[in-house]
Amino acid sequence: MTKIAKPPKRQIILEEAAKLFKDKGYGGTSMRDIAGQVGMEAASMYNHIKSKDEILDSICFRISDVYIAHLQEVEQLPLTFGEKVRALIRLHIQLMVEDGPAVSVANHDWKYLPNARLTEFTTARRQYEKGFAALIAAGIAAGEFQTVNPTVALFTILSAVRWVELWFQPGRSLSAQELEDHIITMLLKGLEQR
Amino acid sequence: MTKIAKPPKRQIILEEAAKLFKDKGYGGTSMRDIAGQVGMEAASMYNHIKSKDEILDSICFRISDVYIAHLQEVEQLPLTFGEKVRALIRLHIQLMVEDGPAVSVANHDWKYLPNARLTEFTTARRQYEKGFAALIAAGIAAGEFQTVNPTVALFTILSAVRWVELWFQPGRSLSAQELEDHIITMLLKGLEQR
DNA sequence: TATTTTTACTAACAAATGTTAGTTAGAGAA
DNA sequence: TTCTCTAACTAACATTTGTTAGTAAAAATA
Repeated sequence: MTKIAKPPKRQIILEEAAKLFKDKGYGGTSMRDIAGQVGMEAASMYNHIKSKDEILDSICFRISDVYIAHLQEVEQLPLTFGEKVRALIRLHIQLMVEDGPAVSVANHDWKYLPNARLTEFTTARRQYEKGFAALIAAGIAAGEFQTVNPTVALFTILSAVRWVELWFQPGRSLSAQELEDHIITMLLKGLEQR
Repeated sequence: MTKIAKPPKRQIILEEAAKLFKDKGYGGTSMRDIAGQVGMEAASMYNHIKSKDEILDSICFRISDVYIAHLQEVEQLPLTFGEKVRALIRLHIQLMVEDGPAVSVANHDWKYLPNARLTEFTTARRQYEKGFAALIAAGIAAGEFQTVNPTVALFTILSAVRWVELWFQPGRSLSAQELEDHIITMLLKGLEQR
């Protein structure tokens, strides 16, 4: 008999918590809410997690680790800067589509991390932003991009992909692939006719 | 003696509440937090407001009313579609810069509105989005814009301006005017060299 | 002036919060 | 079997929550 290892309880708790945090916010979600979704009493969850804070911590840093890894990978590929930026945009959208609730939590609820970890998180994020902005600046220097303010370009891009979570429902008129293509067109070619 | 009418207490409460909601979220902000910022006991605020819900309601609908009014105004101006879209983007950024905390609350905490008002709010927002998307679609039909998916274009734009709150600090290297110009360039011309 | 209204206060409320203590049923190892 | 560990439970805890009642000072109105 082949065993299908079902995910350990801890992971189920983290997943359900992410969904609830996304919908109701960290402060708006109680341990009893999460427990109800998992099918367990609130107190029982403490056999699997240390605290509510730790749930948030786990979700946020798992996502931020993925982002950092993505960036480092893309930086080392032999691509033009345009291609590198495209690759990063695609990774953002893919992660959002595959791991929506967790990404959403990492984007919105990170600020409720306890103090020490909060600075660690913002440091990681700034590092990511710095690396991404450097790619844009290099692309400008290489003549691939227009001479825009790299910071503005960076945040326009990050913002545009970040909000996919709000209005993308899988299986609706647009596929994830088409969504990617359209967003990339919009960001790299612009709205106006050339 | 000239009297400088200082704002009534209700308005002060709404402003301080908006700042706190922005920083700590609706659920994360207690009535006592707000009262502390205003310089008053929590119970005393009930002479000026009806409930915590009503504070959120006031903030959210004041902002959504402004957006709707903006749109209707721009729709009736004799401008090209490109100019209309530019005008709306500018209005978004200006409102964000002038009324940051309230805009932020209307963007993030609207989901905590009590049920009846929540549907009213989302209806208003959908109406705004529909009108904005129609301008984009008309611009495409008129040959002013590239043939992009209007919905994707709309949300890319809304997202890009929405996140100004996160990283724009007045008096930093970029002025509000420059910020506007750069974002509009990015969205209408695109990042890549033509 | 006298009277009414506004606005602040303290005290208290019931409900909800995150979390701990103590217990018990079941699974795996000895 | 016997022992140990895991993971669930119920009960309870100290706080914190939004809000109301009752009251007193101050301001506005007559």
